[in-house]
Amino acid sequence: MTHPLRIDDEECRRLAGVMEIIGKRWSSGIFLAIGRGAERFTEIEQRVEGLSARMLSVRLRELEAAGLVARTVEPTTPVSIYYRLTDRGAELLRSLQPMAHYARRWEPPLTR
Amino acid sequence: MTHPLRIDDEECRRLAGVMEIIGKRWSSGIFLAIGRGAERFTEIEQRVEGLSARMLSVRLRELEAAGLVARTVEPTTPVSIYYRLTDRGAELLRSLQPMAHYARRWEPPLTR
DNA sequence: CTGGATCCCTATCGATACTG
DNA sequence: CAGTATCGATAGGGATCCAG
Repeated sequence: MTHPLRIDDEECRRLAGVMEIIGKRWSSGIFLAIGRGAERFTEIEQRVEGLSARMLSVRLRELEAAGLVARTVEPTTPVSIYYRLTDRGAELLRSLQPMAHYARRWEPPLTR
Repeated sequence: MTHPLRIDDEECRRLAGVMEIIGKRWSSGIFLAIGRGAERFTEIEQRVEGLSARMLSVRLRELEAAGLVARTVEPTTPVSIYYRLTDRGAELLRSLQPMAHYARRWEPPLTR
């Protein structure tokens, strides 16, 4: 070993990888909303303040592609579409809880 | 209550606020690096693969403005500059650990 | 209801060059 | 060593309209 406080570059890269997905604007809010029970497109849209349908659509596809969210089509008339977390997504949600908790105490950012 | 799984809009907003800071490109890597002991500008730059001096400079100012990182000037010749986490930053780092751990097991994203 | 397609402006970022 | 200034390319994102 070189020294006791070694930086794990691999971990940095991987964290950055996860961040590139849920760190994008709206992503964490959408992810949290789904994780907390919002299943329908409109429901999620209303839940996250300021979110437009377009961005919700874009982000949902990204979250799907990342394997964090699953899209289910119910053959009703008209069809109903449901979003929910995958196992992988649920795992991420759990690892995100401490941050969400930390965020609760986040005082009005010092600047701006 | 409406239902057991209530969405906390305030929490969503606050998490989004924190994410807007450390979710940006390079931010989490830089933040992790400092949290793990990288103190000097050049040290951080080398630690985070692909990071340019310009982006490091920009991100450091953002992290400083957010009160997560402190910049210290040692009156040596020439002056030495050190970056380290504030208490607030250290707290965030702790809340980030589960995600960093989750990220370690993040398999090559399923798509693309 | 659940989005996709377009337009268009803005923010972001990498590369490069330069300074105290 | 520790940054800043500038520039051009590109990605992000809001508004709007349209469709299955």
